[in-house]
Amino acid sequence: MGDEISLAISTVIFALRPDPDGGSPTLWIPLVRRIREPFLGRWALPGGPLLADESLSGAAARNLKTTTGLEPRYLEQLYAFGEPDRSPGARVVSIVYWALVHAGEADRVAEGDNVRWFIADEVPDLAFDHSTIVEYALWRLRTKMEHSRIAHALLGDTFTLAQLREVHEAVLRTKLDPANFRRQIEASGSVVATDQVLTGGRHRPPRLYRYNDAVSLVDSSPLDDAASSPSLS
Amino acid sequence: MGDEISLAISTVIFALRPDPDGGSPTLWIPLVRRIREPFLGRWALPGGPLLADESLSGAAARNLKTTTGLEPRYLEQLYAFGEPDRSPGARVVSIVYWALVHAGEADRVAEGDNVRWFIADEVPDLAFDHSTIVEYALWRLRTKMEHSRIAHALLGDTFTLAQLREVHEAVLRTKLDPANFRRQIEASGSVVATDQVLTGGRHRPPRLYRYNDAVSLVDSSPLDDAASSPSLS
DNA sequence: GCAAAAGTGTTCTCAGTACACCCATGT
DNA sequence: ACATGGGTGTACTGAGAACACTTTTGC
Repeated sequence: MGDEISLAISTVIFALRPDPDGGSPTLWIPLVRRIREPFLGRWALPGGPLLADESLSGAAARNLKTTTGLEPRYLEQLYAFGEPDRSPGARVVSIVYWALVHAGEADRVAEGDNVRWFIADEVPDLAFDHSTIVEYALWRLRTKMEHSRIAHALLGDTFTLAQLREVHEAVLRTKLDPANFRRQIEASGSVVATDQVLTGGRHRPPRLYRYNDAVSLVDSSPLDDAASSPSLS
Repeated sequence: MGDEISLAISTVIFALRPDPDGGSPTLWIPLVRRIREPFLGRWALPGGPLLADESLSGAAARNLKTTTGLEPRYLEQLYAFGEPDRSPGARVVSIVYWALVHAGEADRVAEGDNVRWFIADEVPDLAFDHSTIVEYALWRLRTKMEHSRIAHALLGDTFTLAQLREVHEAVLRTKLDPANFRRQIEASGSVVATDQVLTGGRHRPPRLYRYNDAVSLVDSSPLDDAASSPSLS
């Protein structure tokens, strides 16, 4: 059989969590510590092998669950990385997925010595080429956010338009005009108003909204099933 | 080691060739005939194994060259396909690339019993899940053509704006307003006028244009090197 | 009442579209 | 001359950006 080429599945997971400096919410990703060589002790993307009877996205979801406990709301293939020298002493091709989890789900991660959240734009030097992969995943997330409705995957079931706007602002790192943002979202039909409002702030209570399931989260492609929610249990 | 999962690299190649019904140019793709089981005799995408010391895109380029003789001007990763049942009796994960070749290059394919060009929208039932893959590649090409400059990769070194417009029309299957198309292309700065014109038509001779190398073909991503021309010998 | 954020209205600009019209060549 | 596509001018439309303004709550 000659040289062995092995296959691995990894995932970049994004969640929106409060900024430590008390600012607006920020993008975070969970990383796991390597517990064997190479790169023993370095932080890396969660991942693992592909089993014989599971699909690629199935392997991504299973590895995510076992390493971090997360079951993402959105899961999509990112890219296959396979440079010959990306793993010292072995030839590994990694098929990388990226995922979005909402704030409530993110808190289920049991942080410890070997699992920790990092601010997405401030990850340390990672094992293998994982720093490059995170950078690329960030680029894809930001690009896709600009002309898609995936922002909802980072929120809970109901939310105010200000919260939805904060998601966009955190991901795109810009300020958005509240008035124009409202009109664009309403025109897209991707949300529906509930009859509830959110009280408690010291100002006029904003209306709560809900996803409109009739509108798909992404610009549909022929591979829709691979790009949709893997488990909505 | 348990069940063996093998890895293959395949490529969907697009070229613009004259329509057999004498109409405007059309999108074609070359396919190769399977010479072993499974799917013996069926048409399939050109592809092959990944060797130990080559990159993924390198493997795609090499397989392309040996099976069809083509050296594409544009080569980009499409998607990794890995459903457990996509290859009967084996577990194969295929990392699929897509490529664009210009008309002159396309003629270098030695057609025969085992290699033939097909109109991209009229391929027969292919081996494995390759029909799905072709459909997805077509979707990606059309989507990318809408907000990118990759059309140039399907043409020769110099071309008229009408020829460039025909590329867009063939790919997107629409008619475009010549006046507006001209202005958009000129505004994008992706082409530069030469001092030559193309005589021979029974009308005013159109000016010839050339690519503007200063403008990248695609919306640049952090993985630019993987998305750019693999060999421009 | 006042601060603060929710929510509405209005104007401006720019890209895309439609289409009328002139230009230069072969026959 | 005239047919044919090359090439220019111009008006219309819709989406987004900027920003003034009104509304409704907590304090």
